[in-house]
Amino acid sequence: MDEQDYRPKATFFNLDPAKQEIIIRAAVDEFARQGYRGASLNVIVRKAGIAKGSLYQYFSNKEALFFYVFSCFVDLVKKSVGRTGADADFFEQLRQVLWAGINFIREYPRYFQFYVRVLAEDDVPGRKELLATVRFFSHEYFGPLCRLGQDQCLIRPDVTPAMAAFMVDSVMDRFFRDFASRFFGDDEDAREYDINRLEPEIEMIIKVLSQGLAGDGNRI
Amino acid sequence: MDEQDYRPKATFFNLDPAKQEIIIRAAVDEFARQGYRGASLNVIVRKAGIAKGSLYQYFSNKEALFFYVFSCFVDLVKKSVGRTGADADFFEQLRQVLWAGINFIREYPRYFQFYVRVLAEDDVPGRKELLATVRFFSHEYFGPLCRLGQDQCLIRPDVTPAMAAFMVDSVMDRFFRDFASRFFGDDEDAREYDINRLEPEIEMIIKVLSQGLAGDGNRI
DNA sequence: AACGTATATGACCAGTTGGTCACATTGTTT
DNA sequence: AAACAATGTGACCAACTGGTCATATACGTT
Repeated sequence: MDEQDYRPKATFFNLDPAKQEIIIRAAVDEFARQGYRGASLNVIVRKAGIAKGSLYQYFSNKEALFFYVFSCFVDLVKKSVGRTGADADFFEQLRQVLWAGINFIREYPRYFQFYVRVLAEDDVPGRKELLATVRFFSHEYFGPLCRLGQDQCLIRPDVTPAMAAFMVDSVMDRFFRDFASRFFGDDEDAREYDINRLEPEIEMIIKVLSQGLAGDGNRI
Repeated sequence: MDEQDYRPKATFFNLDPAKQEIIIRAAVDEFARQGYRGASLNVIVRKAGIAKGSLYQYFSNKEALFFYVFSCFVDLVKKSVGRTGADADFFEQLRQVLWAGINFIREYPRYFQFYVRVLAEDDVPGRKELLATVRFFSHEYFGPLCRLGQDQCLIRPDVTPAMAAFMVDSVMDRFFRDFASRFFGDDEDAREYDINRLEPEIEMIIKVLSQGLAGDGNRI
């Protein structure tokens, strides 16, 4: 009885897909700008051009809308990162993931802002589950990846996979945030950032990471 | 006329210092948990055990209270990091800053949470100025520090100081966040984390960073 | 005791929030 | 055309927000 259903109602999926997207775009935009608590359903329905009552025909409450937006984000991430080849070596995979992240942010800046904003809040509903979902990256993806690096003798044995994953993850995380902040008004002094400067930066990051993680002569 | 005064009113400083601290503690706690927008003045006055009207005798509005809490945070940081010696070499200074951060979080976990939470919001008043204040670390502190590293030939010349600072800053930032999250309910699966495991972790971080940033034979 | 000033107080305000609901509109089947 | 279900709608609700203000209390000075 009181166990709620957090999926959208059937009414939502009966909608014209274009209208579905208008609503989700409005929601992700508002959640990205204001966070979960700060996001206003009144603003969302105004942005989407629908009545408040209609929104409640599609989602049973704010949480359900939020969870659906998050699931859309996860789908997009999976779609984006799934294209990276899994057969390359450790640092080549790292390069591909870095570029995949950059492309994701350029394609879906609001979704990335949504992700950053929402995971920074600690009173967001189901935060633990959301974090666990996201750490598919850090633990499920980078963990094995770093073990691969060790098998390939690109990471010296006294660096634990957890430590390697930590280093890679923290640098990537910050790199993405810095890059994303240029899409919004955050860093006005670096707005006219040249996209061409990205490649040497990425190469330098990989170089520093590889040399830091590698054993004696294994620099790349 | 309409330029406001964001300092506390004189009434606040006339208060018994113990009472001042009770109020600030309540405020930093609420801001840390809920963010700027989400923080409720009603909750703060209830936590502090004062009347709502009283709060407005001390601060002209929510912003003024927030700015004062932030200034308290900055003072504490300065006091904490000021104790690190500036005469040691690059990686020794790094080690000292890491420990200073850990000690700060152990001493003032709520202040650290406040800092993390508030800088993640992009609609916090005076965000640009706050960010600039905080980047005293990243730019004013780590920039020269990394140049020092290069002068000492601990960082090879093709790694720009900005890149070195970026690596150091991103790893430190993540390290602190991970550590801090154990003070709160975030990471229940790692709550009983052993403080003794910190030292090898820190040494490993420095080792990886130094080898990544160093030239050919300059490993430490 | 009487006065004057500084502080303490909570009822009160307009504005917003997430959420509801009686009703209007639409579309399909008879 | 009539009946029926599905969908759209915005006025409305209690609960909150940051902020105000008349008034009560405390306290030092005469």
